[in-house]
Amino acid sequence: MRIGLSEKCIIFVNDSQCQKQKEMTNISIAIAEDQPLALKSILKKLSNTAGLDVSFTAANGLELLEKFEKQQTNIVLMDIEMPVMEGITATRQLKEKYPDVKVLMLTTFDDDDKIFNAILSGAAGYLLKDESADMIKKAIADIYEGGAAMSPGIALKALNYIKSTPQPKAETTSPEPSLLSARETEILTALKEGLAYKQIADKLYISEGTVRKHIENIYRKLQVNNKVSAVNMAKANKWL
Amino acid sequence: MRIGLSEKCIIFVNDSQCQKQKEMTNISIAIAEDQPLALKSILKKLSNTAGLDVSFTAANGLELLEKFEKQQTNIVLMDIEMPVMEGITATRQLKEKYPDVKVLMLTTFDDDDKIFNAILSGAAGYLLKDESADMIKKAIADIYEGGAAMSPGIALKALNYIKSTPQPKAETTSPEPSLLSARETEILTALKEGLAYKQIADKLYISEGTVRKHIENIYRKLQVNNKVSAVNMAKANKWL
DNA sequence: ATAAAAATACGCAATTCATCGTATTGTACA
DNA sequence: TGTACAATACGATGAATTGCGTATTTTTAT
Repeated sequence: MRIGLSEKCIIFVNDSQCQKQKEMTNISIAIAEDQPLALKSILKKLSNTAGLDVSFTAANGLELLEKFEKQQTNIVLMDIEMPVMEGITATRQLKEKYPDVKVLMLTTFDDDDKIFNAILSGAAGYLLKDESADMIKKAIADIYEGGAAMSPGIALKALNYIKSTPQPKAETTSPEPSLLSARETEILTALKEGLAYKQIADKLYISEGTVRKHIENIYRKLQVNNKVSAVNMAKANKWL
Repeated sequence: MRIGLSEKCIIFVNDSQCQKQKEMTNISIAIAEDQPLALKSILKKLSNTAGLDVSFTAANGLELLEKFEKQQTNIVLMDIEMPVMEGITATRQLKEKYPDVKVLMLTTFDDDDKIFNAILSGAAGYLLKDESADMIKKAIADIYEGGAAMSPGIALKALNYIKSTPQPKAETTSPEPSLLSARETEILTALKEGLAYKQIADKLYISEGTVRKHIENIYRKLQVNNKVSAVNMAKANKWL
């Protein structure tokens, strides 16, 4: 695959196609990665790429902070799992002192907690290490230009997080009459109590089948597929 | 599930490199776009691409919904700004009826409200129309495989949104040291998210059987017998 | 060093849940 | 006066959950 955004081509093309942009300075990169093999793999992916300069590497977060003092770079590729000082702490401290540096987290894990801590620490991107060389280069280009980059699976988690977050809609003029019908809200209220279908049926004097159908409709409307998620969604939207 | 890189190549390569995967079914695509020129541009970007089939196009959201009834597709590329029915409403209705369809918003605007409304409506991606053909194709492949895709600028907004969201970081050490062990609390936290046993097992790198046993122990300690009640009990006791 | 607790793991049986149908009745709205 | 929607109800089926038993390894505390 070839990534072909013309204005970015100096980053990806190492030959003749972009002569007129020769004067652009390279993007400088620092890498923090404790595992020699993984480091080698990253370096290989970035090698032979015009427009990118790997300034130095470090084997842990502390070492990176020290070296960065002496030689600052545009971008830092940061592993999360490192001895002495792991990547999230290092990122937080780095961004505190150098707010403009862009940090791209590069890790083998897509654990939710790590992702969100990385985001909170100020990382501009979060990629899985097994991304292709082109994807990593594009991510570097994107965050250098002020954007952000995420692996598809990470992006999905981010979207789901936003969806599940109670919206701080200050100007929410619409009371949003809760897609749900009155009966469905009753059912959901019962679900919230931890009741089973049969118990809800007895409580509302309807059949279990009807309870089931109502819950199907609730799931469809709320885009969920289990009780706990339905209750969460309803609570997030203040429908309960 | 993880789809190997090799299987993706048919999406990006339009010639000879992937003969052995000819039998893979194509990804079917529907496009909703009212401006003829923009539609033409998108079609051009997707043309000559093995693995992708544009099943039909529609000039507004309503038309898309109607056509989709007759011919369902894997992916829908959706413009936001359309007459009769705009893309976000159409997406919400489409996802309500067909929860599995993946919608990729493709628009010229990166207005915050539109982005977040698009996310809330269930879109799996949000790209600016001026993205390269390769980027669009990659986004289609990514969301087809269950991930999400965002233009770098959109991704940045998403990250900033998450950062600006009040984190439920309660480091107030519980005065009541919770009958539950640390591991059990982890399990319960996962339960709270609405995850199934299998998902929790994957997340914590343990077997489903172990998850089951932990949950049994939690139920016993909290004197409950289902997920919703367990979550309620834990919340009531401020253990989560 | 040893006992207790926690974490790991599996099997089996019964129950519950989730998803797909289909169908009838009443009500509201245009 | 239809048409849409809400509410009711049931069947089938496969997936997921729950309850109970057993058992090994690891960690923690005495």
